[in-house]
Amino acid sequence: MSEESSANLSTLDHERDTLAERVLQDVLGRIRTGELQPGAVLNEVELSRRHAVSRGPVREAIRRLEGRKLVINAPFMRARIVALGAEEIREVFETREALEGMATRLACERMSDTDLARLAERAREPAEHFDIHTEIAIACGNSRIRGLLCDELYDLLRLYRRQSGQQPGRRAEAAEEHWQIALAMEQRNGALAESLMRSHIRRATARLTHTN
Amino acid sequence: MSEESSANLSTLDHERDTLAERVLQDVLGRIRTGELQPGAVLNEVELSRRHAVSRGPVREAIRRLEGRKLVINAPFMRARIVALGAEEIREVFETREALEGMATRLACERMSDTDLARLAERAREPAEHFDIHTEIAIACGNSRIRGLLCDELYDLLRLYRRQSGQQPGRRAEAAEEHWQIALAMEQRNGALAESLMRSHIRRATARLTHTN
DNA sequence: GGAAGAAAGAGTGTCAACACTATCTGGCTG
DNA sequence: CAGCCAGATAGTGTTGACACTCTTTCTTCC
Repeated sequence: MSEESSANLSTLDHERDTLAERVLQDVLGRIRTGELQPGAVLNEVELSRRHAVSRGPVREAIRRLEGRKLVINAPFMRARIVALGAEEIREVFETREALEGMATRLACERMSDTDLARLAERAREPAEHFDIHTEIAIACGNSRIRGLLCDELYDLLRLYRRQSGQQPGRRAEAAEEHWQIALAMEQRNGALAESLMRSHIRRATARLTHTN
Repeated sequence: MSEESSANLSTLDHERDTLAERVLQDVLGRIRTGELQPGAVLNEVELSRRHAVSRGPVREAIRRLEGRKLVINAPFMRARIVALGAEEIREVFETREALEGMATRLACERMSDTDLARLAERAREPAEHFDIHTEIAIACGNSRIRGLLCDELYDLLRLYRRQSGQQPGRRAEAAEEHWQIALAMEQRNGALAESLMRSHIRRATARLTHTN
């Protein structure tokens, strides 16, 4: 009767061979590279020409992006990449604080000793593309939280990190905070790890709203 | 240039006069009344006949429901109302714990004295359709968290509350916990209120997984 | 010259038909 | 009789054309 968990909710399902999926991945990619900036218009006809495809699949792709809240679309208006105001960015950070805090606690309870040790090691000497936030989201053992963070919030944040680039001092400060979080996790102190992650994110928020 | 905040993310926008919207509201309503149970298939042709509409709008409505994670849909498979396994229900409750905890803290900081007093009063003598969780989600001042709770998680939970109905003793117990939460909020003790809300939800989770 | 209004242009919403895929049915084989 | 392989059927993916709405531009009037 009930078959094999079914729901994927996964982050990396590039393999649905449908035209709508191809268009979606293209637009997502162009959002991530910064080619499509906040407020950019998604013209259905232009997109369908670009992919040599009719407007049906294009519309489906846009609806899916709308579901991820990366695109905003009212009835006869043109669809646009979402453009967040200061208030809305604050909201994203508050949501992130709640979800990443929980993800940190869950990962702390569920990761294996060896995985935790490896995480701490990489947090101490961060490589080029190491991102502890993504690592924790993936390791938290909750596909819903992982999906919300990786498929909705992180893409949104990337849109704005580009333009309100990091202050020079903040980078080292953040690395230090990351290391403390990993340390608390390694010691299996979930409550502390969650608390550290939440204040870490709150500090980033303060930096962002301060500069404005 | 930048026009009036734009993004709504709102809970009650029934007023977009498009056919896809009408179909979406119908399916949503039938999910909420329980006419559509978990696992039920959404046949595009049947839905289009039902609304005297072509399949285009029906497909759009289904994509939007997919975005809310109320419907699951793989390429040539039929779309179905999502059917959560025990693991996935646990994930929903963990997500809810994170988001409602934060919502409680934010509402505690942002609600007016009079609104807090009224909330506490209604929590002490709960009326028929009073739901403190919804009230807090609406009052938290974060439209993203409110949307995640009201538009995604609560609909999902309603699907399952029906079949795994409440134990008799739990109802009074929950009311007591609700009242304590409202009390902490009235005293502007955000950390306590958040903590109480989180353990309140964790207790509900324990009840759910115990009975299974 | 500037503002209100009408007509043209661009863009989205909807439709019905066609193409492709999964599922069901029935017959065959072992 | 169970299992498997075709053909038939139901259902989804895609398309191009038409209908409706918003935007822009041009005209008109003050």
